[in-house]
Amino acid sequence: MLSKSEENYLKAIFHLSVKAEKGISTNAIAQQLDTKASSVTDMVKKLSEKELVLYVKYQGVTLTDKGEKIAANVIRKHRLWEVLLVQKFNFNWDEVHEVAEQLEHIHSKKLIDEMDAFLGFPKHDPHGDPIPDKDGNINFLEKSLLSTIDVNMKAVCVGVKDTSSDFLRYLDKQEIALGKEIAVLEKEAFDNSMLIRIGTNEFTISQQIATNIYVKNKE
Amino acid sequence: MLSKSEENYLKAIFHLSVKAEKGISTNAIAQQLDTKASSVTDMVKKLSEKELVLYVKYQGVTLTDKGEKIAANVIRKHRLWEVLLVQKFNFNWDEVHEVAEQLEHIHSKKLIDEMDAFLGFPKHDPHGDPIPDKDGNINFLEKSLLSTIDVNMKAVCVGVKDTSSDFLRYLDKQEIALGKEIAVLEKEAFDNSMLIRIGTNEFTISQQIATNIYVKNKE
DNA sequence: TCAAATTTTTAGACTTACCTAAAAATAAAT
DNA sequence: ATTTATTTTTAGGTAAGTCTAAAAATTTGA
Repeated sequence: MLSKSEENYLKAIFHLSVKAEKGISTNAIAQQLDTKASSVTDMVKKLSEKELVLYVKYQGVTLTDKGEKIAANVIRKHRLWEVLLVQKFNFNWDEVHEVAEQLEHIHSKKLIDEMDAFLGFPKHDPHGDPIPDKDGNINFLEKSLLSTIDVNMKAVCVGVKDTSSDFLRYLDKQEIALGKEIAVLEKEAFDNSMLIRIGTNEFTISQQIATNIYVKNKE
Repeated sequence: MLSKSEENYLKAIFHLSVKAEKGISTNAIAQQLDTKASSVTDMVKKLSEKELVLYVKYQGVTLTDKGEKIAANVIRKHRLWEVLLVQKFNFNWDEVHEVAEQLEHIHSKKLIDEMDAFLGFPKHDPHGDPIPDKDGNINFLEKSLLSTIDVNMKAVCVGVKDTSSDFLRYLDKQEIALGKEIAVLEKEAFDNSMLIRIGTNEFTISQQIATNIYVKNKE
């Protein structure tokens, strides 16, 4: 059974691997986990001995199949717990992360399977991120940033990039939520702000907002 | 915030204090936690510095009010999680302990308050043990061992002493459960076995069984 | 009561997961 | 192509929580 720390390293490497081609650098992992590069080197050696990562000195790390499966399972647990907290325990989507960080390390296969069923086998967490299945398969759906949508086009909100409380509470205030249709009415070339319509509400959002909302094109 | 280990020590001392008058001995704690006396001495010193226990060398420990409140809160969490597992997640009462041992160390006041409400503010866990309230008050209900009930008297099952899987599964098999009425029909002086009736079922139980079931007298 | 048995504490060591500071390797730039 | 800058690793150290073995205190009992 892996320690909480080992699981957190695998999870971090998993997340960093989504966008990266080559091996993940020691520094990148250190930044992700808010720790020092030397600590990462130590841990990566240990994970390598356990055959959870491939590690060549000075050349970064890659998850093995075994490591990837464990990482996906930790993420599965994290996201299922988030769904439980929001749907059954009245948590807001900006309150779930910290608790889910703890809950994701509870070891009980039965617990997570039963919870999955209890929640009706959800496919996404409250932020729109896909929940890996029992075997660690994850469904990366195609999504674009709202900022890339052309004027006069419509799109549906499917996720968020930034998950900070400040940002999520801003979205709540503007009534931007998963599944909502967003129409792009105007784009301002000067600062890349855009005028959008959600339902009957029309308002302007900054580029910073638009680059943190994931959408799926209509049709 | 206390570590998992510190919380476990406080919980162990709390449980041992229920029956003890004097301070709890180092050895008793070591046995309860399956560790060594020397480790207990170390930890007890630390808890003493934090003013969670009173400790005098060679004379055992006692919880302070602060320590007792924390211990009761850990037990509260443990028992609420047990209720959730049994009532919502299809766990049997012999399967909950190990997972609850992990879950009791999750830190989130909101989580436990919401869960309490979600479960309808239960007063007892699946084994009949009382759940402490938010302030750490615990309702020790008066209960007797089934073995002490006189012939021709009736009593209601309110708890179990032994919580091993073997014992709990035996109870399931015999359909002995919390809230069931048990009539004592005969007692055998030779081996202290008793003939009992539950519903329409009549059968004999050994003294060992009878001294591990808590009951409340009818009336 | 005072020696023997038991309990408890101390002393020193180990593991995990960190850290800092310095050395080594790699990458960038003139 | 070297020098410079950056990244990564090594070396050595710390804190929490555990252990074993030996010393000290307490309890038991003849």
